[in-house]
Amino acid sequence: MIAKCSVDYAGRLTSHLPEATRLLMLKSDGSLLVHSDGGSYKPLNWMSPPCVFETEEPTDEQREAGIVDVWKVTHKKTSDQIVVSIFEVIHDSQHELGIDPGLQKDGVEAHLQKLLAEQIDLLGDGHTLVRREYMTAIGPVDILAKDAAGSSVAVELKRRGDIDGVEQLTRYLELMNRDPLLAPVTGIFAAQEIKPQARTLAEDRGIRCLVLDYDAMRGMDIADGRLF
Amino acid sequence: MIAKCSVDYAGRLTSHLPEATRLLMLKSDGSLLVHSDGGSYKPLNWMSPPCVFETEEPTDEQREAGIVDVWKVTHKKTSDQIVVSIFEVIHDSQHELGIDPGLQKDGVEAHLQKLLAEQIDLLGDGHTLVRREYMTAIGPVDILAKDAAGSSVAVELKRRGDIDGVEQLTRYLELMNRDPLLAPVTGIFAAQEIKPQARTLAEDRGIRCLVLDYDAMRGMDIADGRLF
DNA sequence: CGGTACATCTCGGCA
DNA sequence: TGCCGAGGTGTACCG
Repeated sequence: MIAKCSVDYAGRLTSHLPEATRLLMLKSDGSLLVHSDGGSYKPLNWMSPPCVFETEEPTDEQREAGIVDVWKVTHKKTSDQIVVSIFEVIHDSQHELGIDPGLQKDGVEAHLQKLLAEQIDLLGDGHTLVRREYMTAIGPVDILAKDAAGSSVAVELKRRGDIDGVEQLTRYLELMNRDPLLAPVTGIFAAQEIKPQARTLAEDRGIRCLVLDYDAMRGMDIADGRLF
Repeated sequence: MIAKCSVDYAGRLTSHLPEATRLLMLKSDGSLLVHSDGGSYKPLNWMSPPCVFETEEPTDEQREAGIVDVWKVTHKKTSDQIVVSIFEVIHDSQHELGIDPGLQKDGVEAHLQKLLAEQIDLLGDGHTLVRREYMTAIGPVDILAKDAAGSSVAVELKRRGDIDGVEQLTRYLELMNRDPLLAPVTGIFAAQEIKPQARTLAEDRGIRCLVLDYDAMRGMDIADGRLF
């Protein structure tokens, strides 16, 4: 629906949208999206499922203000509520879409991790894989390996190497180096792209940075597949 | 537009949506959203502005497969691309919405910070406010205060206290304790809710944790307003 | 414009 | 179910 409306939300925060023309999308699960003609994919206001959709008759006061319809959408669990006051309906249509077959993805961190585990010598000559998703008390290290000398190497993998990833790896290293069976553990911060600030922080902490070429690694993977 | 379509995205990752009926929203800035009838506010696929929208004539091969139109949306900077192959148009309409007056919010971190600054004794008896958003070389500390003894206290404020917030405060404390005019600086990690892992990490580093009751603080604020 | 921190984040995975 | 990490995150703010 395209309609002139104002919107009030009360829940984790309260917000108000003054009267303007907007797109209202009501999905079959009762959820509601309020979009403006611009911005990105995030609606101005919304209610996520599971939620209940109700319409109300406008009060005399509301009718006097020009409101022809009131929508009330309430979340089933949190009881967050969104109220849409409709001043004028410009366009209205509804359609049966059916269930969606869903999205097929490729190229996420999981794939990068698999490729790096297969091509572990990218870490340096003589490196061997111990295991992927090596569990520690504070979470899994992406890859645990050993260098040519047999010392432990912890690898944190990101698509984009940011300062957060360095902090994460630092916490792992701190913990692992307290374990006499593992220590000394060195760190490698590997990503398709490493931000200068992240690189600086990492190197300052003695963590090696490694930039990965996803296309080349995938090419290697395909080539390997053909070799065997 | 409601249409039977398949969608291919190639950019930071590659993805494919098989043929199904979906809602296509094309905004005036050229951006595109592909929604299914369910899920939350996030589209199945999208292209954020700034981007260019083009239509293409289907090739003979595509026409044979039942494709009547091809949309190509390309990001102006990253050259990410989304291709929509349209098999059947079920509904099509367009509307001029005009610019949106925008959202008015209340109840976010900024408000919490204002309330805590006003009710600074929540940090403990005898605490006094130095200033909000105290600037350091690596960013602003949410609140800088002094305790009853006159020592500096840095407060990091979150709605939800997570491990990241503790890291953030730790970086600030490390820096500020190098400044002889400020040192010694102690830390308080304040949030409406503090995750157990974050609490453990904070207390391990000598950072005090403080759980805030937003409703009570707002109540105090209103009461104060009425008293004076 | 780049970097940082927040978000009614959403979403998926795994304990 | 809850917690935790990743995201094609988006968005505001500040340098």
